[in-house]
Amino acid sequence: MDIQKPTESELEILQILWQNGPSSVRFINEELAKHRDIGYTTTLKLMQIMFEKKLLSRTEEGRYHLYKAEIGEEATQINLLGKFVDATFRGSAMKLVMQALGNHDSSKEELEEIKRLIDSKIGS
Amino acid sequence: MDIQKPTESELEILQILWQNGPSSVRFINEELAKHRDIGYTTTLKLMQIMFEKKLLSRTEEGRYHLYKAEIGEEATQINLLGKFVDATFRGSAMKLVMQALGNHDSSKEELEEIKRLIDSKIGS
DNA sequence: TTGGAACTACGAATATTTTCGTAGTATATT
DNA sequence: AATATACTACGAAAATATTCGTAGTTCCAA
Repeated sequence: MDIQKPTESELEILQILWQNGPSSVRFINEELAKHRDIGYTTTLKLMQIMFEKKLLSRTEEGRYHLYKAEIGEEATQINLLGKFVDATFRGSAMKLVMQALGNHDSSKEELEEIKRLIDSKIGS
Repeated sequence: MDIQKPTESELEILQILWQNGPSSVRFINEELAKHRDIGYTTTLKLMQIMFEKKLLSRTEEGRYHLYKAEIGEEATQINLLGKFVDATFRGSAMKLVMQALGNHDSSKEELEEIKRLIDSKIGS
């Protein structure tokens, strides 16, 4: 059983759940609708499929369901990052890091933080 | 006309072209077949579709075609990286970098190189 | 207690991506 | 020239992902 990769739509839903904790379909749909056109039943169907796939669990709360992410944010990020590095940077995490640092602005504080992480890895 | 995101299969083909320069369908197919089962006509069809989408160009070389990547490796990486950071790390390139550094082994030399890049960005 | 609002379930339509069978054409071999 | 070989073109099947209509249920308000 290998870890199953969420689709793009599924990842959007997971992000909202990670951010807000267990939520109703209604709430997720409203969040998604902020960024794009999407019908309630579309969101519902996506979440039902994710439930079948065990990406989500749910509990009955009165007359509706509360859905909860069953996979962790960090574990998912690590999983997706690995695949992305392989597919896009032929496995070179270095190259990816250089690109990311080169093309996104980061604050001085953030950069210092990365330096500290690197130093702790180098050990010297 | 926004930049069009290659599918996973398309990215595999682009990688081979970036690595080896203009190639025949036969060659690409052999490279793909090293990693997974794939028929010649499947590869051909993918490349024909990519040609239609202008991801590839081609020239007649005798009785076969030579295909060439029409989008650059680095431009594509930057494009995909941006989308990936948004979708997976909610736009936080920092978080991605930290994850990448934390979960992939990098040599001391590579880490030093990143430090130099950071220093050049900090400026001080 | 009737009607509307807010849900869920289900199934199907649509879109996208991946796969490959078949046929046609050109080249090389015997 | 006939046959085998190596391509390309085309169209359609299969697999996957996305979208939504419709119907049924429960709850709440008038």
